[in-house]
Amino acid sequence: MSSVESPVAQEKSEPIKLPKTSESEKLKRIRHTASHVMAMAVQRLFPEAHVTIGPWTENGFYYDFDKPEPFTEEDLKAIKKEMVKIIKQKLPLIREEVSRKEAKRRIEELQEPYKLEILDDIEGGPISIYHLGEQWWDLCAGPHVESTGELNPKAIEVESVAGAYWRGDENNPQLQRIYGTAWETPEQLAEYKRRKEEALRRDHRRLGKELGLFTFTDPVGPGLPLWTPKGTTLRTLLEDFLKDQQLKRGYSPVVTPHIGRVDLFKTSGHWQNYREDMFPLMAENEQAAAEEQGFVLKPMNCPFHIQIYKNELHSYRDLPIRLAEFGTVYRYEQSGELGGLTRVRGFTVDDSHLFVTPEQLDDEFLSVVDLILSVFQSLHLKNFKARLSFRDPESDKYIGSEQAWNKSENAIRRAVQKLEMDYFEGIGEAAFYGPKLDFIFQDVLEREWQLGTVQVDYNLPERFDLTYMAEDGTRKRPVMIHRAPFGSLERLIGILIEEYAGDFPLWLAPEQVRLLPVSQDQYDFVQQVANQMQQAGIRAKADMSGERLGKLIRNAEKQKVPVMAIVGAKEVQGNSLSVRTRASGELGNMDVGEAIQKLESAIASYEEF
RNA sequence: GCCAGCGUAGCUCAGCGGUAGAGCAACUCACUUGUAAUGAGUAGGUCAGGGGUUCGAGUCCCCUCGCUGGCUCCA
Repeated sequence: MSSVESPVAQEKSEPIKLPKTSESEKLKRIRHTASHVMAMAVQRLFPEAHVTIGPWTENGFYYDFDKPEPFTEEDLKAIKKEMVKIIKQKLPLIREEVSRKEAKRRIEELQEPYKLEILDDIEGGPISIYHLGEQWWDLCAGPHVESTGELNPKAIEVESVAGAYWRGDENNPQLQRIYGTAWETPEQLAEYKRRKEEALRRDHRRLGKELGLFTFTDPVGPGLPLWTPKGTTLRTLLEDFLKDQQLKRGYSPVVTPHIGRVDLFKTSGHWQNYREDMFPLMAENEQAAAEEQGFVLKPMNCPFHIQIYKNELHSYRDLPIRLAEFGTVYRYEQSGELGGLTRVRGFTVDDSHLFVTPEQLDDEFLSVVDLILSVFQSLHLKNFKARLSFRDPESDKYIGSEQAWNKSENAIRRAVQKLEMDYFEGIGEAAFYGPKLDFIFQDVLEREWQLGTVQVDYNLPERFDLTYMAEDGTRKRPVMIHRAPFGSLERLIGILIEEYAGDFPLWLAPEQVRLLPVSQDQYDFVQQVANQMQQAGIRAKADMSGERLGKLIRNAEKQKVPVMAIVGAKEVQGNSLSVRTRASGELGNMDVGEAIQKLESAIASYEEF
């Protein structure tokens, strides 16, 4: 075993704190300056490269360039070298304020079209520019460090290149973005790199493979996960868990097909507003294709649940009606967006649609949020943010009236204020039919993913002409709440794998107990105990691979089985087990009956053994 | 979809113009084992797919598919 893996070596060093840029004025200056030093280096090496923008990020910085030839790995190394030169020259950063006219004149002199655009966007004056020595300057609000010499070349890294559209608009030219990172000390940089590697170790794609939970194959297609027996066990457990919660809260289960007529989605507005995210139309013949008739794979479950609602007349006494389904949907995500389980083309939503009277809306909304939060708590998910996803008033991609949208958005606001939740607003993040309250999680690469969601919808009830009989004998319009605590099983499992680093809590572990015989003499006994445990509903397996005990333990540990029960001659003699857990090692001997009882109660109460 | 990188045995990877390799896993045999790897042997690959350059192509070029990072877009 190498010393790197030795836990002793790791414990020795004090954990180094890594501040986020937003929390450190000093890092803001360092990273902002580093990005400008990089831009200067790039223009020294590649005079044809145009500069654009170069902000800091939470862990580093980037700068976007317009350059005809792509940057290569060698280019990045050369850029880093050039940056070191600039740092060693200890160039002063001098702020200069000039008039808009003067700024324009100077930018035109340099022939930097993007800078000119930026200048046009800056409101008011005067315009600040920063000089790095006498050779190079950039339009910039600052702040910066005083001299490039304040940067530590050993605490800076030029990391990667990527394409990025000018101003984030895919209709604009694509620029080349160089990502880098910069820290106060080389130790911080080393720690940052160590953490990145550590994070990769819990990547759900890697662990999913190692633990045999799911797979993707070429013949099946991209973004279409195949669930193995172990992964399916995990899925089923999560489904059962939520079904149980929903049963207790008055939900009614439904099942709907994976495809439906395209007309259904024309009525809902999906075909008009969501078509590019849908798999193509299945037309039965050429005429049908010409008339745009046929079937589509469903990208959402709502229109189906609406049909079930419409199947009978409803009295106000029936409401709220809560139709729930683990509904598998298919969305034609752009190829470049697919990745692991967090973004796939076929996935199962723990979907429910609540049909409520306007008076019931607030209470129902709150009880949905309560369900979601309690689910997260049970799964020990703490690292999430709540986002109010509202429409972008500038955009025309939404259906329904201004009034309906305002009502929905206000309902969501009232709810989060009543719950005193921390939240932020995401403008332009709404669904096309209504605003949402979303719960956002991060993966190991710190990318953000939406899991749970609640949406208030006045639009689809209108489109499908949904009604109920009110107390006064008139037909009234219900309000719909779309909600999914998990979001999707696929994404949830992806995030869970990473949160737990593969160490699922006992109740969720696909394999809960592995029985390890010291020699073949104990095979009958371990098999019998395994059967006994299975009878008690415990997912137990006897390992009769014939390897030595050390190897059996190692294999069980690698598979992250929470409980190991070792059986030698002594144990057979005394009808006992030598229990060892993944978490705390050897627990000593225990009677078989006692062990089963303890396991059962730990599993039932979502606790560890 | 766009930009860039990468596809070699089930997994992790070496080989980078001259007869396809290693470790782990699998299988067989021996050992009958007490808390993170027993030993020996066997089998396993149209080097993602297709086309081209070459006397000769995992190796160089082109196309397609897939994966990864980023952009855009979303559970």
